[in-house]
Amino acid sequence: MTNNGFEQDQYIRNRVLLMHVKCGMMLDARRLFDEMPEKNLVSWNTIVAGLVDSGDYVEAVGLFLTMWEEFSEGESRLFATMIRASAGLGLISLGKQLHSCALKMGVGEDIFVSCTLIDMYSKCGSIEDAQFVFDDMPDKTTVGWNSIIAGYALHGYSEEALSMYYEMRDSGGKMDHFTFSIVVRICTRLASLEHAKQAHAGLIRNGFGLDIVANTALVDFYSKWGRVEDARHVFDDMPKKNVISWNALIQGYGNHGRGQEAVEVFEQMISRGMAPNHVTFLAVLSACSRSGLSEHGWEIFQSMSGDHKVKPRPMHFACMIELLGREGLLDEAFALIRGAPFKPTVNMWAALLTACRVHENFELGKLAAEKLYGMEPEKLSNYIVLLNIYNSSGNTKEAAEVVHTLRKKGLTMRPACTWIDINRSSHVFLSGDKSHAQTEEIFQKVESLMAKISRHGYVPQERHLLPDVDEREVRFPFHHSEKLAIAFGLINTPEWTPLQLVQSHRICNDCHNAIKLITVVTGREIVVRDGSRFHHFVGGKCSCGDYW
DNA sequence: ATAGTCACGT
Repeated sequence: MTNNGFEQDQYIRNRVLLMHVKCGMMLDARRLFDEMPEKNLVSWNTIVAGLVDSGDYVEAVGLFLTMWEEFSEGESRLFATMIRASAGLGLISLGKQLHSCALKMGVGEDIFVSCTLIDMYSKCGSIEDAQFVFDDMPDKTTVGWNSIIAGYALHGYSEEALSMYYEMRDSGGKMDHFTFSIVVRICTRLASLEHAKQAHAGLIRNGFGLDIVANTALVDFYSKWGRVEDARHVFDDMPKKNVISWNALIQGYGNHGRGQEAVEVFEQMISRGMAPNHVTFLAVLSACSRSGLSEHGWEIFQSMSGDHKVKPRPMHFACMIELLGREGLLDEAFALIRGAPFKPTVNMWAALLTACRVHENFELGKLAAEKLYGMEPEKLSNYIVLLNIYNSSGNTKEAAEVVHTLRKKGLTMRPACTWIDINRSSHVFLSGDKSHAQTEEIFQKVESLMAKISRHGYVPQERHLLPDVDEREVRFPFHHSEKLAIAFGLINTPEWTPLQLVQSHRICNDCHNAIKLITVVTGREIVVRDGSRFHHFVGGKCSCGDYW
């Protein structure tokens, strides 16, 4: 057999291998690979990349090491693949070793290697190393920019990420559908309508208007901004939708207290043959719970494993506990916890705890709080909820003890802040914040608002004294960060503009009451979003139905 | 090579 003929055979064997990998038939692919009489670099690349794509990182690394012992040979693609595997495993040490290997082999500046390195470093927690690789790139490609921007966003540096995007644009970088998806997601976190609208326009202008991922990000953005109708428009215009797109829309309706529509979209999805996943059920069940559609909720919950082959997870149980809890069916909710086919999780106890707090069942609430506290003793949030329950029930002594342990463990409560985006720039307010340039005007506005809503029955709420809280704040909840942000927003926007706030903390009862009335006296729509839920205030009502 | 839904609190 001539050398040429052998190479041809090898070429064909590699193609067959690739075909199996592309079809996701990894077991067959592996068998073919193992039975190959000869393996060249392409064969190794193909099988290893297949393993990484299917999430089998450990196996991929094992195979790579076998190969490395034999040949000590590698080229850029293979390194890129292995760096991707380290990212998947979250192993920065492995990633660093591969990085230095790649440098030794002279492929350290390869564009594929650089981009996967940026991604790997940021996913493994080192944005500094990612930035370092990015800085060293001789030509900053679209993928390179995308990766570093996504990296900053991943680490919570949303503003920095956004300004890097503008840097990319200004330096003539060519933006693609990945860029716009990332930017829209950043805007979602920043609640920045103007930037998002620009990105939306850019997406269409640059010919990526049909991209399913970018459009799904837009659906999510508009619904999280309180513009569910706009979200619906984007969704309806999408030529193709997948399960994530449907989920985003259902979630959108649910978040704004429009459970009926959420259920309708869910049913539409089923009737169109789209298979729901566990996130779909999370969205539709919490929508039912928030809108008081308990019958629907139960039916859907019951249908999960049978009709839809989706096994209920702890979060689905937590949703159902919330659903029961809203109606004050605390014993039934507790029974659901005890009857769950797995060990009750933090979320489930937390849902029960919220129900107990709202319905003032402190006995069961204390049980739930202490369970939480016992399960994750290092987690700040559990101290906060325990603090809340003691505080609401007037147990100031126990509350003080919680604060004490919290201090002993070195866990600190960060001050609450609210964030509002006006005319493309964002403004942050702390409680009682007097650092803003318009402070005087803002405080005047708060005063006049409070006076106005008092005529509609608003009474400032006395709160139990917390060991850590400034006494002025307790007596005067007028200067909570959300009230300041709203006053600022009212001053600086035209009358018909809805306001969108993002908040670091759970909204307090007093602010919740006040904001409801503010929508009455001003005729504005106000959307407040905290880490996990929405309050869509309109006409004196809130989408949460006063339960949160 | 890089992107989108969830993850119950300050």
